[in-house]
Amino acid sequence: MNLPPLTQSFVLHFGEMGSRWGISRTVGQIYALLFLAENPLNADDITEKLGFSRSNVSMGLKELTSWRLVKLQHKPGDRREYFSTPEDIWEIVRILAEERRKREIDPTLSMLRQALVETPATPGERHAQDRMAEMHGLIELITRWSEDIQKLETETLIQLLEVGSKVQKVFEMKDRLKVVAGGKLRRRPRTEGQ
Amino acid sequence: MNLPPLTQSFVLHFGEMGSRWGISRTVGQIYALLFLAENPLNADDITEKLGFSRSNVSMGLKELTSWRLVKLQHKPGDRREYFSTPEDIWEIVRILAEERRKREIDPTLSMLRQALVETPATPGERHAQDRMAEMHGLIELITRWSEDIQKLETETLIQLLEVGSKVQKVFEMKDRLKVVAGGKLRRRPRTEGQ
DNA sequence: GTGAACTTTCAGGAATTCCTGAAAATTAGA
DNA sequence: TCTAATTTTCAGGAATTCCTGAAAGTTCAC
Repeated sequence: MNLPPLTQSFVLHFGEMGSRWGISRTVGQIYALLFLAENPLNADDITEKLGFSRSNVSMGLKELTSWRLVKLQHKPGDRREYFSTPEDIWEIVRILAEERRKREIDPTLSMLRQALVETPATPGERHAQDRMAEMHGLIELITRWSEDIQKLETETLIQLLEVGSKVQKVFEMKDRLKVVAGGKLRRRPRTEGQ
Repeated sequence: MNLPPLTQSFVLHFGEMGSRWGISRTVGQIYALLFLAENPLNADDITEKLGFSRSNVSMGLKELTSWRLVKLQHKPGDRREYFSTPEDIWEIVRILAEERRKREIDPTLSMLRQALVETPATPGERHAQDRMAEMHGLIELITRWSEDIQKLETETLIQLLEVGSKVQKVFEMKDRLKVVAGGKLRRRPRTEGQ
């Protein structure tokens, strides 16, 4: 491995993290390297810097591409393929959320839905089905929320996260408002506040 | 494997999911089984239902316990140990978030902080450090937010998720308010809205 | 259409992780 | 303290995943 020290510790760390998660250590390292790189890198650059085989790098890039975590580009007058990660780190979060939903959440939801339409044969199965219904509701709620807020502008999203649970106070207040300047808020049926 | 059909497909699914994530297939299955069970189960119950070795079950339960995902209890007049998952599914989400923070996020943040206090030797390292700073900021923001909202009552949390990005509208409105009934909102310096 | 530059595929060896059975350890009651 | 019930440990075989080198495939310039 042929890297400056700061880069190296980051790359090694994400290699380990990657393997705790679904991806292999080398794929994690490739991604980490690209994330830090000032300019797009080609497969040989990566091979040379990380010190594993060319074919492994090729497979790794293929996997990262399938996750849409790296994008491919070309330099004029150079036949080689160059890879980079999105500049905007929030874009990375969005992509990760989408891909994970597609690969893990959606299949889980459809398994649960399938189970929920079956007729339970015993009280035990009935209870199991109730638990699955709870889980289905929870996952749907979280995914809907996540899809919903992903549509916000990055700046708006950051603001929203920054206020965190305090936003709840504003929200509670909503129903107590008598006068609203601007009036952009659409009237909605009053929900039972906690 | 000796399970009613509904339970079985759930258990198998979570076995597979588990192995995509950091835990082994059998640990995933044990958890899934406990999640659906009407009553706490002992290790022999689990061995019999899932059909793998007693020692594997023991190790699996140990791992799940270390994640605080199952809890141990005793039945009067029975020496064996019984295991169950929390009734409240939101409690499970809270525990998972905490444990993952402890095991993955915190070490990552401290690696990043370490890197951020070093003096970069080259422009490349300088850029790498900037990227790490971005990542550090993002992770901190998300974890803070997550810790913050985890403190809410379950009911309140659900409400908040249900309104999703629409809460932003109320939030934007805040700065335009002239009259507030109740006046619970503390004045804060006006931030640049999106 | 040929050849050089570059990329991908894939069989199989290396490394890792998983799982088991046997044995050791723990626990509670007598 | 002894014994039987129960749980835990752990060495090593089984299964899986990872990684490599060699070969095949692709692409572009000429």
